[in-house]
Amino acid sequence: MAGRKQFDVDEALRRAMHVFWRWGYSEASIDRLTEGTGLGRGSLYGTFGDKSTLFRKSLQRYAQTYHPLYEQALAGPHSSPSAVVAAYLQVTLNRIADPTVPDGCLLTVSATQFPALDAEGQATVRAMIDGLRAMLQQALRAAGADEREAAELALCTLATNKSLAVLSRAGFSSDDLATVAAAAGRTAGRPLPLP
Amino acid sequence: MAGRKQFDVDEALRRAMHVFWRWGYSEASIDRLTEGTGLGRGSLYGTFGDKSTLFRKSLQRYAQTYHPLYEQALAGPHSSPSAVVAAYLQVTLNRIADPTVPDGCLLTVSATQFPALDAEGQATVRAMIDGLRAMLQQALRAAGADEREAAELALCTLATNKSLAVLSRAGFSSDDLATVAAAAGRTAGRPLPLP
DNA sequence: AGACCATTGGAACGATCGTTACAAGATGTG
DNA sequence: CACATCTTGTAACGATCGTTCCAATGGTCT
Repeated sequence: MAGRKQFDVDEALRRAMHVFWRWGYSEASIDRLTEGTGLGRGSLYGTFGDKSTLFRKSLQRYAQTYHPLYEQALAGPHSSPSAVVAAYLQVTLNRIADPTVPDGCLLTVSATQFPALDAEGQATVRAMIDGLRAMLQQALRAAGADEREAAELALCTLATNKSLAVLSRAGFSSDDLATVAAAAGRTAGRPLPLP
Repeated sequence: MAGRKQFDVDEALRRAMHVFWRWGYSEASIDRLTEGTGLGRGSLYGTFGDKSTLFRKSLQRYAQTYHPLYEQALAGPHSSPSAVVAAYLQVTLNRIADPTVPDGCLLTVSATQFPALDAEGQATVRAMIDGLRAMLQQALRAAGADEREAAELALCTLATNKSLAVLSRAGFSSDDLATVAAAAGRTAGRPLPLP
C-alpha cells in the first residue's frame, strides 16, 4: 500500500482537468476521474476534496496552464489591434490542434453547463472568462485601439474563442476553425464606421 | 386515471425540449423531464420512448420551431451578404431575448456535450448544424456573394451564432450579445482582401 | 525496534440514475 | 352491461452516482 504519496499531485490534477474538459462536469463521474488519474477514491478525496472542489482546482490548473500563453501572445508589442486579435486566436487554435488534450475548451464546456454547476463553480468560470476579456481589452488599448474599439474587439474576440471551441466539439475540421479565426483577425483591424 | 390521453403530446414535447435545452442531455434526468412536462413516467415512456429517443424528438421539435424563422429571415430578397448575416443573427438574438425559453441554444448546448451523446444523438446534432450552414450559404449566394465568400461567411455566421449561445449561458448581458451580433453583421459585407 | 502517522484500496452507504412491470381506472365498442 | 383497449400512477429493478469509513500498509521519527 503506502506511507508517502505514490503519485505526482500536479500530474494527477492535470489528468483530472482533462476528464472535466472532455466529459463536462456532469459526465465526469468519480469513476472516470479515478480511472483518468490512476488514483483510488481515497487518494482523490484525501488530496483534492470533493468533486466540486476538484472541479474548481481543475479550472485553476487550466488557467495556470493557458493564461501564460495568452499573456505571452498578448504582450506584444503589436502593430495594430488586428495583430492582437490574431495572436490571441492563434493560441486558441494551437490548443485545439493539440492532440493530447480534449476537443474544445474547458471554459466553454463549463459555461454551457452553467445550470449544472454550483454557485462557486459558476463564479469561478465567470471570473476566468472576465479575466480573459480584461486581458484582451488591455492589450488592444496598448496596441492603439481607443476605449470603445478595445471593448468591442475584446468581446468579439472572446466570442470567436468560444465559437471555435463549440465548432471543435461538434467535429468541424481544423481548416474550418482556421477560417473562422482568420476572418476574425482580418476584419478586426479595419476602421469602424462611426455612428 | 385515464382511458384516452390526458395531455397534449406536442405541448409535452415542447416542454421536454426546454428541459434538455436548459439542463443539457446529462442533467436532464427522467425526474426533471416528468416534472417539466407534467407527465408520469409511464406516459413519458409510452408516448416518446426512452431518453435518447425523446432527446432526438426534442431536437426535431427545436428545428421545427426555429428553422422556419431562419428560413423566413433568409428568404430575402437581401441587398447584400451583410444584410443576410444581420437578418440571421437577429433571429438568434430574438430567440435568446425570449424570456420564456432557456438561455443559449439547444444545438450549442448539445454540441458541447458531444461525448455524452450516443451515436444517433451526435449525428442528429451534426446534421442540424450542417443544415443551418447550408441554408446560410445558399442565402448568401442569392444575395450576390461568390462561392468562396458565401462559404466563409456562412461558417463565420454560424460561429457567431454559437458564440452568442455560449455567452448567453455564461450570463453576458443582452447588450454584449447585441454588440457581438452587430459587429459580425457590420464586417460581413465589406470587400475581402484577396490573397 | 517500536510508536506514530499519512496513504492506500476496497467495502459500504444512501441517493439517484434510466428503465420496466403491473395493477387500477377510464374510454370505446359490442 | 360486459369486454377489450388504452392510459396512468406507483412500485420496483439493477446500475451508477458522490461520499464516507476503515483496516492494512509502509514510511518517518525517537
